[in-house]
Amino acid sequence: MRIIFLGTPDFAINSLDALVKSKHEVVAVITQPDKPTERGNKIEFSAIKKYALANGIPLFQFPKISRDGVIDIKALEPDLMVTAAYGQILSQEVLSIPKHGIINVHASILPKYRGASPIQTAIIHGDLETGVTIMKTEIGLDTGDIIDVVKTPIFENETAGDLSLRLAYLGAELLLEVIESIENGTATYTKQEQFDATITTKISKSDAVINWEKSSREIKNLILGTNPNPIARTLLGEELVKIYRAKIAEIELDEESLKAKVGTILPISSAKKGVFVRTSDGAIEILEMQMPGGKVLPAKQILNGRKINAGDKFRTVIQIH
RNA sequence: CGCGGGGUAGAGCAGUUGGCAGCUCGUUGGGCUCAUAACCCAAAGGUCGGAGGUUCGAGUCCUCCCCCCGCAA
Repeated sequence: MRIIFLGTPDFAINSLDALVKSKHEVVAVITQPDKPTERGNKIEFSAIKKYALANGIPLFQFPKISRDGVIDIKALEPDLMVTAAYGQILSQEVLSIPKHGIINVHASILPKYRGASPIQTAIIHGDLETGVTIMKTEIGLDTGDIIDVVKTPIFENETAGDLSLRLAYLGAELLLEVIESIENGTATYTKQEQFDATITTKISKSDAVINWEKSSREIKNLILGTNPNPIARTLLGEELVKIYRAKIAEIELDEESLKAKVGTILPISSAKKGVFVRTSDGAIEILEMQMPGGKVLPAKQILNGRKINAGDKFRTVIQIH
């Protein structure tokens, strides 16, 4: 089939790659316009754009696809269009162009976690299972009829980045099966149960501020779910400290530690043993963190430099700035 | 030329008003121990990001360049 692929970040790469290597013909790739990024005024291409350029696939970047893209898309005469974390809403006019319609690869078990941050939200909520759904793309936000789903467990110490890689791979496999079924006419379409639906929005930096009053598990989930973006954060004095990775501490709290207030770096913390922080119901061990101006480091290394010390206290704040 | 922080031993950091370059971890060797990622002793390991300048003397002061990080967009 003649397929147009619409996607932007890394998550979409596996799906695009699977299509390119399949018997189908990817006649064009559509991705979000380049955005200035980083600290300079450089522009960085999206993961999908880099792939398209490297593989010589025709590339389009429409500021607003429903307004700017219709003519070009029609001219390509696609049989099918596939979206995977594209980032723009499609109008009915666009939706009706391809013969077999448009399907979307979404990283959750729909109708749970529609929207922008299904992977992060699943981890932050402490879900034990998630998956990838492939469904019809409709006007509504991830509301289309479900064609197929693949499920997978969420591991105890898995970050959103880790999980995203796995889901991208599973999604790509499922995508090929679904396209096969569409081609054969064996695909089935199941309506989503509206009352089960939940919507996720983009996780902001203020969402990623750690509240040490919460349980070890909740804090660990926030840290893992916000890695690699936007990264859990807390304040030490006036300094912004980012925490990349942590686990529930496997230690017995002594009397002194039990008395410590939440957010306190426990006295047993050392460059050899690790960094332990008091929470409302125990402690978490910080595995990777980053001080202002510094690189991301194993937490033990931070104690070597003595920028933080056992006994220091992270602030529980509702919001930073 | 958006704003700011930073480059010192393998890693993380300190280095006061310019005056013999230090700390923690790691590494190596030895000791202790039933044993150990624990503890004790010792050793190795530096062109202080690069170039130029000021000075009797620069990690430290001045100029330019390179690289890393954070924040805003």
